[in-house]
Amino acid sequence: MSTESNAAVVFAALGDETRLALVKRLCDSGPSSITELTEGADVTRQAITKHLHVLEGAGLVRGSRRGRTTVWELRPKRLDAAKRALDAIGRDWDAALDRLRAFVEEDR
Amino acid sequence: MSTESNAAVVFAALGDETRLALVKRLCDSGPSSITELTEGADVTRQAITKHLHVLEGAGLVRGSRRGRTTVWELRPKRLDAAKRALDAIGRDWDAALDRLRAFVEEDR
DNA sequence: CGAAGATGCAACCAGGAGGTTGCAGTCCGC
DNA sequence: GCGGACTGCAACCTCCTGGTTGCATCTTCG
Repeated sequence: MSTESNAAVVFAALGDETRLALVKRLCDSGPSSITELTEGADVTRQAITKHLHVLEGAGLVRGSRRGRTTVWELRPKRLDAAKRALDAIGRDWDAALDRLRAFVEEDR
Repeated sequence: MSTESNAAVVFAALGDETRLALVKRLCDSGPSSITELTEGADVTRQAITKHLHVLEGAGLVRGSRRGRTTVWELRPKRLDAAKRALDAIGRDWDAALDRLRAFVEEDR
């Protein structure tokens, strides 16, 4: 709960090809083990593990041990919060664009 | 045009407190010079310059020399493209959540 | 129990990111 | 023309990040 609420942390977590691919993979395939997630990736299992921990630090995924495997899955609430943060920024940008547009209109 | 279209690059560019603050600042204050953007920040002008270049590399801002100052501003088209990319990911997540929800419903 | 499967942990490494400092270059205004 | 204002460039430094390797740990199953 420390850094999870920070937008920059979420963006930073998504700002990596491998992690973005992991998120997409978890979207498509649902909860998966590390070895499953490693298959197809061009990096080591350990690298995948580290990336998962980064995503976990941003609150985007969560891993839970089940037997001898650890199953990783997306976190709905966190994902939604992140999406709303993105939308908020999008709205800010839109507002800025509107202001710029109005400024240009008025200027000519 | 090389790396600009990449979503990870955009996220990475936004995944830094200082740069996020710069974007917000450019939203609020509109086009600004480097010295203006440096005021209030707790880092050097050079650091700000570097961050601006990173944002520029992601296609989010653009700087143009005007007299002895360089004015930096947001790039509408790029901003919109980035927003659409974010929305797309949001939709993917929503779809995943729906699937998960359906799975849970069906499971009980 | 014993071996194979699936992870976790720790040490280590190269490279890049974020920051600073110093100095050169370009413009504006007096 | 000159000094000050505003940047650009480049060298450096430190720390974090992405990756790897080797080994220990814990489960499952025959």
